[in-house]
Formats: sequence, C-alpha cells, structure tokens
Amino acid sequence: MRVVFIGTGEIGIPVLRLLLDSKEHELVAVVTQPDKPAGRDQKITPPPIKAALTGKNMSILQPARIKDRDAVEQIRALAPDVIVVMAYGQILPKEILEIPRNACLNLHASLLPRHRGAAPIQAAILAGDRETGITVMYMAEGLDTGDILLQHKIDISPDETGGSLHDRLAQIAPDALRESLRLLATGTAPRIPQENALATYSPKLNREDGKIDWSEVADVIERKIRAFNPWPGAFIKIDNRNLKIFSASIVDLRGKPGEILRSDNELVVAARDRALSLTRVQREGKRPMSAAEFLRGNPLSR
RNA sequence: CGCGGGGUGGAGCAGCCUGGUAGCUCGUCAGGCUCAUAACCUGAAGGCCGCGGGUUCAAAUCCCGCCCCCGCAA
Repeated sequence: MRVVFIGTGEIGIPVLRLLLDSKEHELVAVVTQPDKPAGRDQKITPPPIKAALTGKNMSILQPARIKDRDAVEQIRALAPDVIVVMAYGQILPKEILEIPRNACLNLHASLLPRHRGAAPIQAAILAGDRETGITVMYMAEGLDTGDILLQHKIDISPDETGGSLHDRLAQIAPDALRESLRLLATGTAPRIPQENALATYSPKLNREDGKIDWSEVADVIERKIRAFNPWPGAFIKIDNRNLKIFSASIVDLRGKPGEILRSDNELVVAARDRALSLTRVQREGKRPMSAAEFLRGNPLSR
C-alpha cells in the first residue's frame, strides 16, 4: 500500500523506521512540523522525525498549517492508500482524513478511550494505572475519538517514569502498526467504537503544571514526580530558585504540608497525609544529584 | 548575539565585589573509644582553583579569549 506518515515527535521514530524498511508498503512522503527555534541557543532545529530522515531519500512536507489548501492538495496528490499519524502536533482537517483510499490511522499512546489528548503517557502514570499501551484507531473529527482498530498493552511498573514509558511505548508501536496494516490489507481489520462514557482527557502540559502542591496526598505527588520526569519536570521553590525533583519515595512521617521535616542526610517534606523523601534533585545550573549531595553544599537550616 | 547559573583535593559547596597562608560539610586511610556501628574522638593523605594569554611585587580572586556542564525559554 502507498503510505504517507504524518508525525513530529520522537515517539514516532520507530514507526517511521518500520515504514521506511517495509517491503509490503511504500512510504511515499512524510509530513512533519516546520523547523523551529529550539535548545539553549534557540537555533532553528528540525523536528525529530525530520532529523531521523537525514541522509534518506524521502520527500518531506513541512506546512506551517496543515489545514491550508496548499498542504491538503499536496497530500491529496500523493494518492495514499493509508495515512499514518503519530505525535504530529496539529489537528488534521476533515479533508485530510478523507484522502486515503483505505484508512487514516492514528497511533495514540494510551488505551483509549482512557487518556485522550496531548499527554496520555504522563496521565497514565499520574492516574496510577497499572497498564497502558498503544491504540491504533481510525481517525475521526473529534480529538482521539475514532473507532479502534486494535490495541497493544504493556504493564506500568512501580518505578515507571514518563521517559521510560515513552520509550517503551515507542518500541511497541511498530508492532501495533504492522499488524494493523496487515489486517487492513486483507480487509479483515476490526472497527470498534469507543465507549465514550469511559473517556478521560489529558490536556497538554506546561511547565507550571510541574510545580508540586504539597497539600496533595503523598501518593499523588510521588506519581506526579515520576510522570513528569523528564518532561515537563516536577519542581519546588527553594530560595526563590527552582529545585527539580526527579524521584522521591514515600515515608511515614507527618507535618504541615510543605514543611521540611528532615534535612540532614535526606530531604523529607511533608505532604497532606504522609511525607516524601526527595531522592534525586537538581538545582538551577547544577547537575542532578542525590539529596545527600545537595544538602552537603546547600545546608537548609531548620 | 534570547535570559541566566556554574567549572576550587574523590562528592557537594564557600572564598572572587574589597588581589597577599587553600576553607566548610562529607568521603578515603590510620589510630582510639565501644559488645558493636553507618555513631563519637584524634591524626593523615589528597588541589598546577577548566584551558590560554594579560595586568601586578603578588592572581582562585582583576582584564581579554577559548573549551565544557546546566537552569529558563521554545
């Protein structure tokens, strides 16, 4: 089948490679976001998907807005049988969804209808889910509301971070897509409507979302620290500077929310019910380090 | 030129403004105390203060250039 891949984020790279290497399917073009300023020097940088294509002979489209007529017409001209979308970052207009002869598929990093939206990976950890996965669905106009073709599940481990889960989901995504394409090609692909009543929505995260609210219970804060590692990062304010928190464990101590209960060899802060021992932290301009290391050079009185 | 922090014995930091003895909390090693210890006491080793120039009687400290690490922002 003729396939057009639409994606931007790193999570889509294994899927992109599958399509590049496929014998049964022909990847005819890749659509991704325009190069944008990124990094410490704000240099114009290609998105991960484009970077993964350097050296490959592949036609790349980078429309500023994919709903513009020019972009739509260019994609239509490719006459794809299937469009595969993963982590693109723009809403596709109905005209695009109707282009492919066979199907317009989206790979979503959760078990839909759970965690629709932009941050499904973090949402799954934050919610304390025990499993998550990749959903392949037929795209519809609503956000992540399309009928499900299939799902591949994985367990979420107790020490899972947003970063580790992201990587594991990226790894299993090609399998899910390979099977989906096989079913489509043989005309045996199922089509299962989502149970809208079970849907949850996870909005796009920003930096401020990472600020720890000590009035929450310790369980929730601990999950948030894991979910937000490494992006967008959980943090607290100390001496008016950010202190990023990469990991923490729950300890059975009590105190006023936000109160520093211990700061000798470990850094323990009280939450609503119990308390958290911050184990891996990073001050602005410094490398990540253990709480003990941090405290050695940054003695916190009281 | 997007904004900003930093590079000082093995770790984390202070000292830099206001040049002049290498400091703090740990770790390591040896000895002591102790039933015992990650606890306590005593002692020791370990630093060309990121690199290169300059100013000066004298530079970790002031000036210029370079390399590397990181936070914000995107």
